[in-house]
Amino acid sequence: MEQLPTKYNPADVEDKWYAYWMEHDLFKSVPDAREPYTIVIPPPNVTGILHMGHMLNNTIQDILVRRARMEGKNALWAPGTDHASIATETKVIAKLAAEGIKKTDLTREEFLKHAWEWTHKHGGIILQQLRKLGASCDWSRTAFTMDEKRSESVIKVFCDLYRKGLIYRGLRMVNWDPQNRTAISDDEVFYVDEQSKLYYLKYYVADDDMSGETGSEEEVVHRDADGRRYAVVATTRPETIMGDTAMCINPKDPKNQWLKGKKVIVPLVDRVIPVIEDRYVEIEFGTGCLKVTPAHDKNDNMLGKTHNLETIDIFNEDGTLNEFGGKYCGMDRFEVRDQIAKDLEAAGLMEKVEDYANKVGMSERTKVPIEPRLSLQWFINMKHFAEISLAPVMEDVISFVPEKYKTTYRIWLENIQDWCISRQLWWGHRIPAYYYNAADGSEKFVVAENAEKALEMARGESGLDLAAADLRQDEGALDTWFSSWLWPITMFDGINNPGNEEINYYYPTSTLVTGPDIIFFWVARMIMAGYEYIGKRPFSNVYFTGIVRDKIGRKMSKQLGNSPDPLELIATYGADGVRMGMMLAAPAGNDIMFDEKLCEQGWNFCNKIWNAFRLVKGWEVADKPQPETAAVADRWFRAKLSETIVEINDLFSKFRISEALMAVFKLFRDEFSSWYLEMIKPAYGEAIDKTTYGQALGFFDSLLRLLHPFMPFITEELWQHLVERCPGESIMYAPMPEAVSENDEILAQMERAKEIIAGVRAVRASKNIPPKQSLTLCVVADNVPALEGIIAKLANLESIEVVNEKDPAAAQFMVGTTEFNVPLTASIDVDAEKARLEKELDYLRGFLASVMKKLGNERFVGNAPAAVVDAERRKQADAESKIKTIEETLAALKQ
RNA sequence: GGGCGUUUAGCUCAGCUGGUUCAGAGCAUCUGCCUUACAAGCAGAGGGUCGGCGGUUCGAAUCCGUCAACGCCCACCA
Repeated sequence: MEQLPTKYNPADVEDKWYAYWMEHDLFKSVPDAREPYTIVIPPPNVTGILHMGHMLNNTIQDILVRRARMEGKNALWAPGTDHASIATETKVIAKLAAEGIKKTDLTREEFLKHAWEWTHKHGGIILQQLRKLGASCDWSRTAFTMDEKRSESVIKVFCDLYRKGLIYRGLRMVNWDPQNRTAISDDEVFYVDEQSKLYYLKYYVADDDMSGETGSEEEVVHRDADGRRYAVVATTRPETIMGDTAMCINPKDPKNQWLKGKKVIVPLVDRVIPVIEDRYVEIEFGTGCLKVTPAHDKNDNMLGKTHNLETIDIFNEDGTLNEFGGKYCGMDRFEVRDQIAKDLEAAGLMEKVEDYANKVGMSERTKVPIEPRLSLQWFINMKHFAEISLAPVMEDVISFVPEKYKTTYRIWLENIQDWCISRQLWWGHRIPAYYYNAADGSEKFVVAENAEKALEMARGESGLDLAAADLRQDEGALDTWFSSWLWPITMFDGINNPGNEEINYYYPTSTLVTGPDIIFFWVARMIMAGYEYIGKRPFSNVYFTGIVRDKIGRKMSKQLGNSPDPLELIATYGADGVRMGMMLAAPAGNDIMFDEKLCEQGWNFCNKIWNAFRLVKGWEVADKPQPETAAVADRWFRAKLSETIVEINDLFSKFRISEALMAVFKLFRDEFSSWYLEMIKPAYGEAIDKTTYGQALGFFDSLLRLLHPFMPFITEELWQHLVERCPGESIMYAPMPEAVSENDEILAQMERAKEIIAGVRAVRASKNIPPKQSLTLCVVADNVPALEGIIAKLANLESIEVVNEKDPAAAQFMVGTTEFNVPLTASIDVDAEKARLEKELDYLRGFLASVMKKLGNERFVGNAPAAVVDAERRKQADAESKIKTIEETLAALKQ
C-alpha cells in the first residue's frame, strides 16, 4: 500500500469499475420479494448529446437509485431514449439539405430510411456518455419510444381514446411552423419581445357620398385632398390585408360612430368589406379600427365565426403567399411585409408608421415565427384528463419538490386547452386514421390499430366493397409527447400486456427527476395517462431540478459558448469530482450556478479520501493493548457517525441532496480526518494496536458506503482494497450504515474538548510556538476537563494541571466559563493581551446588558415560557462569571 | 395584464410552526505552517443593523401590511 501515489487519479479506476459492475450485472433488476425502488429516466433525445442539464439530472437519479439499492431495495433505473419527432426530423432535414436533398423530393419511405440511418448512427451516444458519469442504469432494458413495444402501445392508446370519444379531428386555428410545415401545440410556442412597426393603413369608405360630419364632435373622420373619407387601421401585419374580410369597431367608440353600417375598401386589394361592430375591439388601441383576417389570427377567427365572415387563407404551408396574394404570390411573408409597406406608401394609402414593441410567437424547435393557421388536426379533449389528474397532486398523493410547482400545475389544469396531437411530420408514430371515399363521394375515415382492421371497419361502415388500395392512411405523425406520456407504463409494457408481472411490480415508480420546463409537456400528461391506463399514480415523488446556469447566472447555451463539455470535465476532474461539483451547486429547487471550481473542489475531496486511505492502510499493526485515547475516540466517532446518519436520512427524505452531501463531506473531512484520525494516530515510527485499527477500518468502510451514492468510483476502488473482497462483490450492495445509539454526553464532551484544543492552538498561532513544542495547560477550576487524554494528545500538552490562582504571565483563553492558562517561557505581550481582553469584556458587558434588559421587563418574565426565562437567567450567570474572570485577569496584568 | 417565487457574509445558499443550534455553512479573503496521509493540504482569524418602511408582540431574519429590485410561469391589444 505504501506505493500508492499521493494523488488520486480517476482515470486509473473509473472505467475499470464500470466494466466490473457491468460484467457482474450489478445494475440489473428483476422483480422479487424485496421492496421495489424504480426510476424511469426522462428519455433524452435519441440523437442528442450530453449537456450540463443531463449531468445534473442524471447525477441526482443515480444518487437516489444507488442509495435505494444500498438500503436493500430492489432498485431499478430504467433507461431509454425519445425519438423526438420534430427535433430529429429537423436535424435530418438539415443534414439532407447539406447534401443537396430536399425533403419534398423524397417519398415518405425514402425519408424515413434517412431518418433511421441517422438514428442508428447518432442514437444512443448519449447513453454511452451516461456510463462515463457512472449511471447505474439497467441497460438490458434500454427502451426507445419508437421501438416495437412502445409504438404498438401508442397506436393502441390512440385508438382507445378515439373510441372513448376523447380524441377528435377538427378544423381549428393552430400554431403553424412554416419551416417544418407542421402544426405544433400551444406549449411548443414561446414568445419573444420584438421591436417591430405599427403600420397605419387607409381604408377608404366604399360608395362614399362624401357627406359632411354628422353626429358628435368626438368623431374622427379622415379626408384626403379630394374630400374622400377613410378610416385608419393600425396593424403590425400589413401583408395579411389580402385576407381581410371585415373591419371591426367597438360599437361604443365615439370616434368611429360614423363608420357604422358602412363598407370600406381594402387598400391595394380594392376589395369591399363590411364594417362590423364587436366589443372585443379596444377603443383606446391605435385608431379603434381593427382589420379582421379570420384565416390568420386567433382572435380574428373568433370574430369571423361570430359574424359569419368569409375566411381567406393567403398563405402556403411554407409561409409564402398563395394565389390570393395577387402580385405577391410566391413571395415570403416577411418580404411581402416590406414590399407591401413600400407599395402602400407609393399609393398614398399609408397614413404613418410607428415603432412598436410587441411579442411574437416563435416555434420552440425551429425558432421561426409561427403562423396562426386554420387546419384540420387531431385533438385530445383535455377536460376529462384535467379532472383525473388534479386532486392527486393537490392532495400530495404525488408530491412535488419543491412544493411551489403545485400551484403552477393547478392553474394550468384549470385553464387547460385541448391538446393538438397531430404533426405534419414523417418521423414519429403515424396517425392510425384511414381515409376513404364514401358512396356519395365524400371523404370518410376510420381509426384502427392496423390497415387490415381499418379496411374491415371501412367496409362495414360504408357498405362498399373497398380494397386495401382504397384506404389512405393519414400522412401525419403524433406529437412526441403522445408517446412520452406513456413512458412509465410502456417501459414495463403495461399497455400491450396489462397486469403483467413487471408493471405490477415496478409501477408506480418512485421518483421522477426532471426539469420544471416540462411540467406541462410531460409530467402532467404522465399523471393523466397513469390514472387513465393503470388507475394509479405513475410516481410518488417528482423532484424538479433547476436550470444549469453559468457562474454569472446566464443560461448555458451553445451560442454563448458558456457550456462546458461534460466529458471534458469528467476527463479533468473525474466523474466523482464532477458529480460532487454538480451537487454542491444544486440546492433543491433553485437554479444552479455552475462553476468549474466546484468540480475542482470535488476532486480535492477525492484526494482527501484517497490520502486518508493511504494513511490508514500504511499503518503497521501490532498486537498490543488499545490506548485509552483511542478507546475514547472510538466511542466518540461512533456517536458522531450515528448523529450524521440520522441527519443525512432526514435530508434525503426531504430531497435535500446537496445538504446531505455537505454533511457527509464535513463528516469525512473534519470529524474523521482532522479529529478522529489524529486522535488514534500512533506516534512516529510506532505501530497501531489491532483493536483501534479494526475500528478505524470499520469507520472507513461506513464512510465509503455513505459516500458511495455521490461518488461511486473512488468509493468502490477503496472499498475493494480496504479488506479482502470476493469476486463480484461490490460496495453497490453493501448495506447503508445505520445509526446506532447516540451518545449525547460524549458528543458534548468532545465539542468542549475541541474548543480547548482550538484555544491552545490559537495560543500557539499567536505566540509563534511550533506545534512540536509541548506545553503545559493550567485549568483555573476544581478539576481537569473531560477527555483529558485526547486534549493532551491533540494540543501536544505534556500535562494538564488544575490551579487555583491564575497566572498573569501566561497566555489566557476561556471555554464557557472556565479559564485556561498556558504558561510561557517567553514573556507575553501585555498590551496586546490587554487589548484583546478589553474587547472581549466590552462585548460581554453589552451582551449582559441586553440580557438584563429582558429580565428586567416584567412582561417578558410574565409572558415568556419558563424555559426561555430560565435560559436568559443562565446567560446572565454565565456572562457575569466570564466578566468577573476577565476583570481579574486584567487586574493581574496591570500589576 | 394575471399568478408564483426570490432578496441573509465578497459569491452560492441554509435558517420549518416567532425565544440556546440565531445570526449559520461551503467557497473566497487574511495570517501562520512543506507538522512523519494529503500545500489539491493543515491550524487559526476577520466579515452581515437578515432589501426599505410601517405594524403585531414582552420579544421579529422568522408573522402581517406596504414599497422596491430581480427571476420564472401563464395570457397575448391588432
